[in-house]
Amino acid sequence: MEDSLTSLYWLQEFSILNDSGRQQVISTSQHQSKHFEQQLGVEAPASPLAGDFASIGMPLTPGKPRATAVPALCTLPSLVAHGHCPDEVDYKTNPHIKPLYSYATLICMAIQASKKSKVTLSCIYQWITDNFCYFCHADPNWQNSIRHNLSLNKCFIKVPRQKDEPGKGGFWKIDPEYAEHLLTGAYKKRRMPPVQINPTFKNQLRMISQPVMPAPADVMGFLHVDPESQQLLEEFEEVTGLDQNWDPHLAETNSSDCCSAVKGSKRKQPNDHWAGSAQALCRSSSPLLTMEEPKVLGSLMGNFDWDALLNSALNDDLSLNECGPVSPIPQNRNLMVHGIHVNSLEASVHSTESNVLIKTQKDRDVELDKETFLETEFLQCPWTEEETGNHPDFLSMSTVNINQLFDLGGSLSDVIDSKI
DNA sequence: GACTGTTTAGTCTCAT
DNA sequence: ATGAGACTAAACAGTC
Repeated sequence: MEDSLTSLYWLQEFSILNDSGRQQVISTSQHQSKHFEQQLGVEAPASPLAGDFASIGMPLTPGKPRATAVPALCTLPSLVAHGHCPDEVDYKTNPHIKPLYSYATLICMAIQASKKSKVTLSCIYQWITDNFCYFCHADPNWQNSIRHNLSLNKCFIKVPRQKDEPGKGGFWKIDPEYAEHLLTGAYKKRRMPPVQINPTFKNQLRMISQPVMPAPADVMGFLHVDPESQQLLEEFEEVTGLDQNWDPHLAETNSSDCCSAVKGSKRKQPNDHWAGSAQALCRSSSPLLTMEEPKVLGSLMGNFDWDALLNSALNDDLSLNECGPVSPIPQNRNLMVHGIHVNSLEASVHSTESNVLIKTQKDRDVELDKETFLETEFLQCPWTEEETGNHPDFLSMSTVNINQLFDLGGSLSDVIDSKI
């Protein structure tokens, strides 16, 4: 359990994405999120809903799961990779679907959402049951797993209750010191498997990229692909061998499992990797991605040095420049910053106002899947929020403000706008 | 007694 | 094949 933080892959989604395969989707959605809300009369999704933006790698603000299910991509037939997707699957109201988030992820979500730097075990329970209906009806043994995770996972530290504080048990928080271990390089993480994208989805992107949709098409703005993005998609396919990776047989044989209830099955079925991935795509919408989601999206987002990101997030005084060779970026690669496509050269912008620091390194020989990192306001909050009270709490927000989520400061925003 | 926290053991999946 | 990570289950002790 030395490096059990690997369960926190979901945080990766908040930060940098390097692959052009996603940039058009994300950048457009960011740009048009408000339009989307206006047209559909819904709020942007902030909860771990299934089959929404995250299904195609849409990074969302960390937020409390909400009951308002947004059809999002599932409104388009066969759009989501790996088969079909339910019209609406909502973790908050659907008691049959077990969240694919690891317990560690759930705990982190609960702590982050608490607006406090430390929370009690019961608060964690409460948040999980409040936001994941599955656990309301599930065997209470999941609480044992939560406790087990808290005790065993090094990224969680217990804060003993003061003597004069009434109540039972201590408090729990995420360990900022854990970042120190990440810097050592001993931290291991699982490699993301090759991405598999439904060719139907790819074709949809192609179709959407054509100017066949009138202005209201921007309601689904994240599906609008401009010519430049289309080219990037082509390049992406060349790199990933997208078509080769797609196995229609697997998709067909597992699509029926996409949204099947998992309640009652104590063990994952063997060879359910694909089904799990499909479930992740279909169900999960949170920015807090599951372990399965990166498997599907891995090639899209790349594997960057998550260690350094977390470390930088947990240590305000830690300069990313000091992180060593953790996030090399080929200079000719494009970056994703908060889901926004940024040229790598432009990405060298350092916005102190927004606490976003993007650093590129000149080492071109490193693996492409070790990309970059940055500090996010969200990641900086957990430890200081209680003291300062000035930082926005993304997790507690009931409504996603994608513009806020993607706020990179004026200078970078200008760059992004020009890109969009 | 219920809750909290720790520890151990076993299973499964996935990366190497 | 092997090790790591995640999960589940259980036992146990301490606290309220």
